[in-house]
Amino acid sequence: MSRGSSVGRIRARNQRRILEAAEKEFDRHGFGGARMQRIADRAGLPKANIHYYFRNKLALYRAVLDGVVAMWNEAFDRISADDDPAEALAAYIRAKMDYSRTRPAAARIFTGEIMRGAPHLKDYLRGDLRNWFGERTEVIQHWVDSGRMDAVDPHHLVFLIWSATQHYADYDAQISALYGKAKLTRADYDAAADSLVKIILKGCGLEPK
Amino acid sequence: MSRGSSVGRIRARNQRRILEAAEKEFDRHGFGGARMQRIADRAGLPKANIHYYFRNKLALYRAVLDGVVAMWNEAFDRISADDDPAEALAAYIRAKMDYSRTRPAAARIFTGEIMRGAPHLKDYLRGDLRNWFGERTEVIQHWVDSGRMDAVDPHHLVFLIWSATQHYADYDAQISALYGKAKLTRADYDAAADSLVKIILKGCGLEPK
DNA sequence: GTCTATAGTTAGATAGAC
DNA sequence: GTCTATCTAACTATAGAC
Repeated sequence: MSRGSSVGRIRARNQRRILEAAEKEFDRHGFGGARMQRIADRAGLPKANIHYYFRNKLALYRAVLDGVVAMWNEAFDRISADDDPAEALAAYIRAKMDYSRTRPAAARIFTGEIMRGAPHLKDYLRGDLRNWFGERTEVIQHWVDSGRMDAVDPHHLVFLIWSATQHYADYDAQISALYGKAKLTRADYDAAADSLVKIILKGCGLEPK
Repeated sequence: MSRGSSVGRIRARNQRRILEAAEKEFDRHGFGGARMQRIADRAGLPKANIHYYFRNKLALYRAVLDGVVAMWNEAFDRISADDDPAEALAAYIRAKMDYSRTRPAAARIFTGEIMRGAPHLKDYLRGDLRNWFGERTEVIQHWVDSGRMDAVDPHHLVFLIWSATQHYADYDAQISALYGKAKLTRADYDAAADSLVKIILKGCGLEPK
């Protein structure tokens, strides 16, 4: 083997730096507005190196998107039929809000891709996500049918949770402007999550947890 | 006067065509990904004419954005203290949902601008929108204080309504993929609005209207 | 007011020395 | 594996005839 471990380490480190820089750039400017030069500058590497590690701009974008989707899938491993509805929904709302707080750039890149018609996420939406969506809305329907919560439409309930939590990442700039502060604090996000849990759970006929 | 009425009519018609084409293009590709040539093709005019009516790409984008903001302001003229809380909130939710259904491209352009940090909407956010936000959240607070609804945080309630309704425009592609249909119907939007009204009003301790 | 032709610039991508 | 220099394509913008 000609690849020593130190070489692999450099490769791993550079790839990570490039992906981090690319996430910021794609978040801030979108795919069309992103500049390979700025990504290189931010990563502290010459532009040609970006092309050494990633064939072209699209390949780099897809690599960033893969990371975002991996994060998304992680957040989805929740809500099972045995759970208490109020506890499960509250935990899911708080988990999604945590992503908006800790990974806002990744969350916005996902929204941006969907808004453009999801040209690079069609398979994901029709595959993994659709399976997850079908299974979890069935669980909610089961809760409804067994009288453990009000008869709300499970699909729209999931959309409500997704949109309300995602909003704090996507509309960060608007919320900050309305609050007259440069950045939201941890306490702001916690208060937002508390409000959402309170309204949504009660709206489904559940006791807040 | 050297400008006859027919000349003004051509100008108005061409500007309208360009703005319509530009809205579609900026929606689909974002500012950075938008191409003046495609806008010209869609408008049925030679590219040079686009530059005749709009100095440059940014000026065209801002003209599109102005139209979007005008639409937004219109939707804001609702909710006053004398209103019945349940009726006012339900009407506002349905009005916002109507915008997501009838002007999805405009709605997405607004989200896209906010997501990039709102570089061209800073004044609007800190001016008109902030005033509106302050006044209307005061109305909601008044409803809370007079015991007409539960003690929910008015700010987060407004964000919830904004995000939940906006979602059906921004995430149109995802929702369609999950439903396995190419396009949402009028009935889909009505069902979505009904679900939102039901959950949000009950979540605020109000009787559905 | 319209449109063809093109100028001027930028950015993605690569060749080739180290 | 790294980096400078450069190629090539694409795009915004404009000049100037009609």
